[in-house]
Amino acid sequence: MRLTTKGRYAVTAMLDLALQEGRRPVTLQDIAVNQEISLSYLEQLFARLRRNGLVRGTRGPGGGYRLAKELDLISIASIISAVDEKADMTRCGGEANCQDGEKCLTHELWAELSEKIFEFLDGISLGDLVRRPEVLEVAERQEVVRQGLRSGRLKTVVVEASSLISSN
Amino acid sequence: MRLTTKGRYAVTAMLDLALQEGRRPVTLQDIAVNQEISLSYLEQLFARLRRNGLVRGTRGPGGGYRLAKELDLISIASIISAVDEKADMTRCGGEANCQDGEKCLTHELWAELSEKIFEFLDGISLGDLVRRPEVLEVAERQEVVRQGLRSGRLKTVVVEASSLISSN
DNA sequence: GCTAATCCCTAGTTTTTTACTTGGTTTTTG
DNA sequence: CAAAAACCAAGTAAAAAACTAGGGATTAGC
Repeated sequence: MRLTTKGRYAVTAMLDLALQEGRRPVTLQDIAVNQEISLSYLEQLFARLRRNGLVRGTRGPGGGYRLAKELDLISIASIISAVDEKADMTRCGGEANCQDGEKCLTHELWAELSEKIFEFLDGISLGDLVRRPEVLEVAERQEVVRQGLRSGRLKTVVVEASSLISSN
Repeated sequence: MRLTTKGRYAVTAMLDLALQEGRRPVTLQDIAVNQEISLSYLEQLFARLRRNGLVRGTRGPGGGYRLAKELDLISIASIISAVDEKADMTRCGGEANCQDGEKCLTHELWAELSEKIFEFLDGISLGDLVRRPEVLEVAERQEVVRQGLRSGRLKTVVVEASSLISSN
């Protein structure tokens, strides 16, 4: 799970779409002006979002992009991975051919952390962001996640937490 | 809060230090070999970690780096921001001069999300990662691994160790 | 005091990624 | 048919990541 300006472009663009839901589709031209980013670069990003089933485009005048799913079914993580899409991150791939034990151990720890970050961002949907008051609550729930990390029973707790988050 | 391979290098390197706490300082040479990264690049990363008060270096033979604070006082966020250190991320800085209301809104939403990510990573310390029950056991075995390295029965031990880690 | 190991700097270069440019084609509305 | 939009592809420019080369400055051990 990387997190760069590219991902930011994608997320803010998706937020743009989210804020217009129900009205007519948003053109890339509009977003390009909004984000001060080149149209063609946006097209490239949206090509990936489309291939990942996150947006739907309609051509012709009055056309543009719409979200392909409900607000709550689109997680921040899914947006970011859509535009990143390669990101090995751990050179040794995870359960690698690492010679040294030490090396393997740090890699493993990183992989776990990385997974936690993913789960965190996967637990936040566009809907959560657009309906702000709730976002604050989400932050509060993170306490639960942290405790989980310390006590070592992460997975369960995180899943618990993220279902809480997205379930309304 | 950006999150790139640079940050990963920093975090894994710090984990390396964390796993050796109490023993003699870790040399950058060691880490460079472990992470398969150039020594001089590591030096540059550590210069920033040092300037940010996260590590302390001692020169001369037998020298190396040690953590400058307790495990629990070093958050993942602090490590990542130390090596990134610039990262405006939002072009308009936050409470910007954005002309359009829409634009400002998405930027603000992003800023909020970004803040949440930071808080999440700020809530996780090196200690949290290292002191996970499984990790402790593995760390103890490191001695064994080193002996194994000399005696040639390395692979077995490593496999043992990593299955322990992932078994939860 | 010499030597080697280590941290510590600085100024580059190469490589990779990001972002943009250009120049299209296709679909659709009016 | 004309214009507005999505779609596509090949290349270029700019920025960031990662490395290289060359040196100090400290310090432990001989």
